[in-house]
Amino acid sequence: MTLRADARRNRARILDVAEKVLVERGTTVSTEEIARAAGVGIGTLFRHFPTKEELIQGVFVARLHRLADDATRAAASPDPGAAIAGFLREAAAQGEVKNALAAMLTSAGVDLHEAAGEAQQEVRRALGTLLRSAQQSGAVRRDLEVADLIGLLAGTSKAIEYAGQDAAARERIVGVILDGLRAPS
Amino acid sequence: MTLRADARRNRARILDVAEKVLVERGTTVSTEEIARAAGVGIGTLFRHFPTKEELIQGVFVARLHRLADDATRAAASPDPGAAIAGFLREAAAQGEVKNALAAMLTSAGVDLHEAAGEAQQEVRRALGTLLRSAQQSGAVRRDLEVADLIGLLAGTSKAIEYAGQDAAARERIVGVILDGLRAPS
Amino acid sequence: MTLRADARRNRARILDVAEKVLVERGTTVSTEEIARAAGVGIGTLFRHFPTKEELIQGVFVARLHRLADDATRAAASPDPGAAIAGFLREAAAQGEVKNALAAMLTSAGVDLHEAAGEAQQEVRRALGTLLRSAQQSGAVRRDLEVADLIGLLAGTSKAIEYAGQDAAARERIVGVILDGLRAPS
Amino acid sequence: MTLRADARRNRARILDVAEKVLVERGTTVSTEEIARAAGVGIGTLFRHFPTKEELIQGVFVARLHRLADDATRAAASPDPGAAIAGFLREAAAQGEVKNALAAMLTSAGVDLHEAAGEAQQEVRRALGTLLRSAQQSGAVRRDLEVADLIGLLAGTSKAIEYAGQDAAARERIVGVILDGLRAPS
DNA sequence: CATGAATGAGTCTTCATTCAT
DNA sequence: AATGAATGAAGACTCATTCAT
Repeated sequence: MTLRADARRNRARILDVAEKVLVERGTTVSTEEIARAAGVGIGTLFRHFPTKEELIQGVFVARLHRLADDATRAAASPDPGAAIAGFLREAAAQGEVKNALAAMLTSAGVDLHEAAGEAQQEVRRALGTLLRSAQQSGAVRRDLEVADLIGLLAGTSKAIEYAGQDAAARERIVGVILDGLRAPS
Repeated sequence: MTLRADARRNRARILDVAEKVLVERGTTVSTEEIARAAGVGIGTLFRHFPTKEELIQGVFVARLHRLADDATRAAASPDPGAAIAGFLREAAAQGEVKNALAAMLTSAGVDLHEAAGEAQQEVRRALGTLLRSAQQSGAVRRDLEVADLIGLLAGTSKAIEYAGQDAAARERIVGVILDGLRAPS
Repeated sequence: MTLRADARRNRARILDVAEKVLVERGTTVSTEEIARAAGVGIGTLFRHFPTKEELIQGVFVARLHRLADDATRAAASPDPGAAIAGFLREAAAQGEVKNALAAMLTSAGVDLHEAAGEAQQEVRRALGTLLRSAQQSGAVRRDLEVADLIGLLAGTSKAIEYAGQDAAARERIVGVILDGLRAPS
Repeated sequence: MTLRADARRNRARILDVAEKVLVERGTTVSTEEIARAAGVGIGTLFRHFPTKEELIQGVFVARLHRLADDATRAAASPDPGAAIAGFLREAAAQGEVKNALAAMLTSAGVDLHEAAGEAQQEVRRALGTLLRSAQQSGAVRRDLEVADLIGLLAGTSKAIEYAGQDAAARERIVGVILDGLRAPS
């Protein structure tokens, strides 16, 4: 039992550290470096994630879960318009990181839809709810679908990468997207 | 001189093929594979690009040049509003590829500003002209800056990746951006 | 701990075999060949010596240590004259090999003083002791310094290379040096 | 004819430059670098010396010829004792370089006796004459043979390498050898 | 004859993965 | 369960040599 707890804690630490290291240095970091940063031997890392790819997927799935949580919370808001705006801003802010991960994964040849599976569905469901209430409140045009929203979220993250630390620029970009989301085509 | 011509042709072919292969399979493809695809020995590849990184930069710079050309052409259009829309659509369409490249480069640790240099400026200048005339014609809100436009272009490309082959979805996404770009009602 | 012992044994074996192979075939032998001769995978070789140069330095330093030991033993002899003669003969005999190593290292662009460091000092100290007692016993002229002795040792090794297996020639050469070392009549 | 002259001049220049470059940087310099230093294309270099090894041999043979000339001149001196001393000093002085070449050759796996052939014999003959007259004049002990002298020359060069720029040390070393050469065993 | 572009075998080195302890 | 030494396939890059111009 005690061992189990240790192991679980190890797994969690590896995931945390791996996310940080992978985002900072790209998918090309060696597993050994990740293990070192996590303070475990490579043997241990490979016991928890039998493959480098599985480790990366693990990191990505954890991130998706957090994203789904955020979306669920936003969907529960009484003002879906403000909620979607806030969510967009927040997601965009942290998106720089998630984006890096997605890019890594794609460039690593990992099939996202395969890998994400369940977590992907979670996100989709939560965002679906959010989208529908925003549309009913008139804050978002009716013809948009969940997939579009997801794409636009990713796109916004990407766009914001170019703004760097310039807060005004970030606002302008988010503003463009929000305006676009509202106006009926 | 004739040899020089041959060499130039070789260089061009390597660049072409490298772009295709790099986009298809990511920066992790071996130089050998690129050489094979280009129909030259690795020696030849390395004679033209002494480093894998230089090859990738070469590919990227070539792409930037093409992008700058497109932007310049768009900027010359009599209807800047339509031009920017068309340009956005086209760039978005091919952007999937350019995007992949940019992602590759970032994840490869290449400093884009360093690498692109002159080509980067070319793009910026051309897009600047396009943006200004679009703003004067009232098709684009006045507060946007070139950097914002670049970011939004990249973002649109990214967003469109999620639409896949669904033409309607692509249109919806481009529609959102175009509406957002217009002056805020 | 046991693994550590295994690793240490591996390192020692690599060092031993590398010396043999390097002397026999020059610094240009591939690391792979050395690994094969040592019966380990290249990975193992590079784990112990992260660079070919470090491997060569390791071999050289080991040799210096042995040389220092020999010199120390000779310095302890009651008859320093005979000791220096014997030491000269012995060093000359094995010198063929040490010489090859030194040549290799120089031609490999390794800075001996840098690389050898401590081991170099060891040798110098031991030879210094040997030289001084030989001078006090009148077996060696007083104006010689340690550096001269080292040079003459290396020179003798080199000279003996030309004698090949001819024992008489070897003796003649050693004789010339020994006579020259004696106080000038 | 004019072309022939050009070619001969080219060959000479390549040999000269190659000697300098090879001594400075070791046998591992690329042929291309030698060609560049000589101001010719690699094609030209390979036309004159169809193999890197042949180029190195060429350089070495040229050096042997110069050595043989020196020896012949020394042998013609009226005072063979002084002559051999002077010759030893001079050879030792320039020997640092010749030595480097010999080391290079050995480490390059070139069979000196094979390669040098005729030039080697020339040197041997000239040194033989020098040695015999020195022995007749009583300046050198009678039991020494030409091979021993050659070995001692090489050894002296080597020994002097360790003296570096220290002129006094150089003299001490040459002194030791000269004394050793004289004393009857 | 000179040139330099092309070639590909060979080198050093890294890294995911396994396994004995 | 954790550890880290061992492994070898694979990758980037070099360089002697050839050959078309």
